Amino acid sequence: MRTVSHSGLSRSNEDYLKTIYELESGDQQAQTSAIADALAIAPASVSGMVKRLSELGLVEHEPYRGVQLTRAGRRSALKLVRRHRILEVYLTSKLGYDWDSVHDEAERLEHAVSDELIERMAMALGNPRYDPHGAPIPSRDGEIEQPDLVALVDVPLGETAELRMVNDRDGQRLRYLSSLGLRLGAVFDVVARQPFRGPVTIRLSGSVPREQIVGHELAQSLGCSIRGQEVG
Amino acid sequence: MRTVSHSGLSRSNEDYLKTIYELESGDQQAQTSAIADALAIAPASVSGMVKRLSELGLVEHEPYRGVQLTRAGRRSALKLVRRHRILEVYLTSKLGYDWDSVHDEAERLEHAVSDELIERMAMALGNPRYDPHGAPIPSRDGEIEQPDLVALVDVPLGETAELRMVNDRDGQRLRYLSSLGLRLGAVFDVVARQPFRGPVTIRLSGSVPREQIVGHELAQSLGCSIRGQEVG
DNA sequence: CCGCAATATTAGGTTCACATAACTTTTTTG
DNA sequence: CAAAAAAGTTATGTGAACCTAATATTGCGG
Repeated sequence: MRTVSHSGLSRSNEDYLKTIYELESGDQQAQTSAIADALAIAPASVSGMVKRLSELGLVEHEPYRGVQLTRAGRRSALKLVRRHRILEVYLTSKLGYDWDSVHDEAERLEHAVSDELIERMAMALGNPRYDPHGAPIPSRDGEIEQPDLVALVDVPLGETAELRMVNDRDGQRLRYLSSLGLRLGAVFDVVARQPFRGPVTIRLSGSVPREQIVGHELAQSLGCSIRGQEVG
Repeated sequence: MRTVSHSGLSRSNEDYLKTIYELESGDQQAQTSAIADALAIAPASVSGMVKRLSELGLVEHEPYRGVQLTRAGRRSALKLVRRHRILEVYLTSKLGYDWDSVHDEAERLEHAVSDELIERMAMALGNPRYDPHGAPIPSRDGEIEQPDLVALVDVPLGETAELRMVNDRDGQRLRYLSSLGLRLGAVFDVVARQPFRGPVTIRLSGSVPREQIVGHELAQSLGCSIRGQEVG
């Protein structure tokens, strides 16, 4: 008996599906080399695995073109995303993890937990809708909210905005954000924007408003809602 | 990067070590076929793996003789046992699992959780000393209490005893025990014992004392302390 | 104490998931 | 638009961990 989880897929299979899902959320198609980068493996290995996933009916692959999840593939990926995000919420709210350390733990556990455990955790948490980084949690039946957010880098000068979502991959980046006072729900005005991919200056509201400078790249990865505009 | 956990050992390695540890607790040496049975794999596969574990310095193997854990091997095994048992306590006390369903979940999670998570769970539980089946939990530094218990089948006629420990492997057996009212801490008198590996009859104390008949084999797997005698 | 049953090991084979090297296709660009 | 660069694929190989079949060792009963 080979090591397979709940879904009947190997850990590796699951990791590929989740990675492809996440890449599709950005571009239209997931590229071989992007998958390879994300999983830190050689592109040739991806070609091989993609062929297997394709034979399992989980992805569609037009050689030299790109990979797309099928309906079944997306379902599996979303199950894994649900596991990951529920775990993140559980570990932070019940076991004292910080938002910058929780990702790695969840990444390993997501392959080992049963559906039952995830649902028990979700229950104990009151069925949360967002993870500690603001990402929406897919429902049991594979629905996921498409957050309608604007990257900080695209918030117009002078607008007031709220930080709603950050990428959970990089713990150091998250620790840095905390040190700037940029937590989820932080409200701020955009007071300056340098051209040529320069930094954005914001003024955080609070009892003592303070200004912070955020580099372009970082500002690209911060999902914000603009005050006054309602968000779906 | 191959799939390895915290310890630097593969999941398979860990499973072997834990199995050998558990077999050694009974006999002196763990036999190849006993390991194979416990892990539901072919004896030939065990021979191969044992050689690898031996090269890693985790077991000592005299061909055709048997396997014994080295100090390092025992340390790894006890770490895994600690993980397993802390998980069992956590899942039962914090997430509503029953003692008959918790083993399988813990069995998968024990390979995925980090040391940190286990210690956080232990902390949240107040550093429990026993798992939900009464088995002692090894300490962080690999000490484990040797419970000084008597199998129900060996409790003398007329004695009053308390159920202190049951094997956690078989969920059905545990459900059956529950249905008899035999939970941990249950106190009873031995009122009859049939010879030739026959059943034991006990009278459970409680507001309404009731008699139960327990088969020989089952009675062998129940660890009891006899009332009046103190237990180490 | 010999031979057979039980137990264990070795030999050789499979699958999974990776790797490297060599080759092909696509895209970019001077 | 041709050549170089980038991206992707195929071929081939590795190691882990399993398998079956064949062989070796041990230990027990007659």
